[in-house]
Amino acid sequence: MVEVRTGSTGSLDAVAPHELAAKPMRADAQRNHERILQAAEEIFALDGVMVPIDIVAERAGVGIGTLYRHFPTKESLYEAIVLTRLNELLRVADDAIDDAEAEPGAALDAFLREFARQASEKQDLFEALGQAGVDIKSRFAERVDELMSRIDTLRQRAVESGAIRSDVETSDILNLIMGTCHAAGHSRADEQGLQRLVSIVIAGIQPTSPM
Amino acid sequence: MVEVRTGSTGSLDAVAPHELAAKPMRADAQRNHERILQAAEEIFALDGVMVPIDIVAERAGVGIGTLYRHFPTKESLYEAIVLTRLNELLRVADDAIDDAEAEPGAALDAFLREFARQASEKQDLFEALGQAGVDIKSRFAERVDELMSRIDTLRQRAVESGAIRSDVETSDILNLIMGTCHAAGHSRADEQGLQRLVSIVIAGIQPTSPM
DNA sequence: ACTTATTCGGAACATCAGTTCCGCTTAGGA
DNA sequence: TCCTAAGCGGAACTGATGTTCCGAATAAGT
Repeated sequence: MVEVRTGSTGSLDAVAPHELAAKPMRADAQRNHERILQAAEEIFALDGVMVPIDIVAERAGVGIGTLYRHFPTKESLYEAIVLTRLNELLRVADDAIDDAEAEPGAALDAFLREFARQASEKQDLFEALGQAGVDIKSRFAERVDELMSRIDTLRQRAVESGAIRSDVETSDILNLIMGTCHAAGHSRADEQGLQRLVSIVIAGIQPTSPM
Repeated sequence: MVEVRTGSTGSLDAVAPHELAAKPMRADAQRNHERILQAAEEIFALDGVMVPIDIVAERAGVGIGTLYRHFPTKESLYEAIVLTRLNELLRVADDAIDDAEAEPGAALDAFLREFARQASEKQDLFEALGQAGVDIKSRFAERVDELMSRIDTLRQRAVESGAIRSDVETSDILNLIMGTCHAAGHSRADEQGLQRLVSIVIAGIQPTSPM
């Protein structure tokens, strides 16, 4: 018995789900799908993934049943949101890598700051990344690996140019930035406070300090 | 109608509860009280405060009812454990402050490393500190403030001796160390990896980097 | 306008964690 | 040894959250 899932093709179509479906969604369904995504984006960003699903439905102006029609599981909704965010980060990393003008140290610096800004702004993203290390089977693992490898590229270049020490691993950098976001999120730190912490981390990985 | 609570005097008696009670506890009760505390210490350290209370009871070899007789609330048990740990940290901080031999930079360095070790070893402690910034009404607030002021003393001395920059706030240091512990906890970092991260943070707050 | 496949909405169900209740057991004094 | 207040254990209750189900509502083709 094969279930034909009309509309959403599964749970990987974070973008324009109706445009590639065999049978186009009904107008109201399509509208609701978007509303749910937007509501989830806002709420997950602010409160993290722990928020009850009803809250999302309410904010989207939609019944719970409707939400579940579009996303068969809370996790599937979570995935849709976070994958979008990871893709955004990947784009930022790619831009940093492709920018031939920038010098390696500055490129890494700028990327890390943007990374920190996004991770601290989107609670959900932060949580996803924070647990990526543990939960290998996570649906995000692949994208996170891609992201890591981009960051590693930036790091290597920075090392070669002498901007940062060579004994610092990419995972160290990631951990420190993520940790910084965590701390900044839990105290009432603002954007400025966060960037100050990031500055300290960046200073910490530079070669100057004679140890 | 006044309820007379026999046995536990409330929920602040983290140490030797039976020794100051009006009527001494029955031998089995006293034994169970200690078992529960120890079980909670072990389990909270490993898995954090999210573990179901039944697990603690099971590990203590005690029924749920018994656990609740000794600690009227999950939170009260949590508090008992964390207060003990905070006191331990306070002692470490005091030792660092009182040690007239040590030079200020080294004293701060050593304390931060010990602090990181303990926070990353005891999941519960870490969680308590991590949220201390938010939850002002927390039962821990007072002790955390004390701890903060000790750390501030260490920091000031280090600044005066030129070991660290003067524009770094105590809360920055705390946030960075806590964040580091968080990250180290979520990846499979070992003690050594953690200390490497702490080293980076410490390097980051030193005055050397010309910025 | 009529029809029907699709979608909606939210009551109802399942699960899980914290807490209460109360009959049974037992330490420890008489 | 016997008695009883103190303590024990765990079934049952409470409330929160994820998920299912199905009758009502409706988009869109004829």
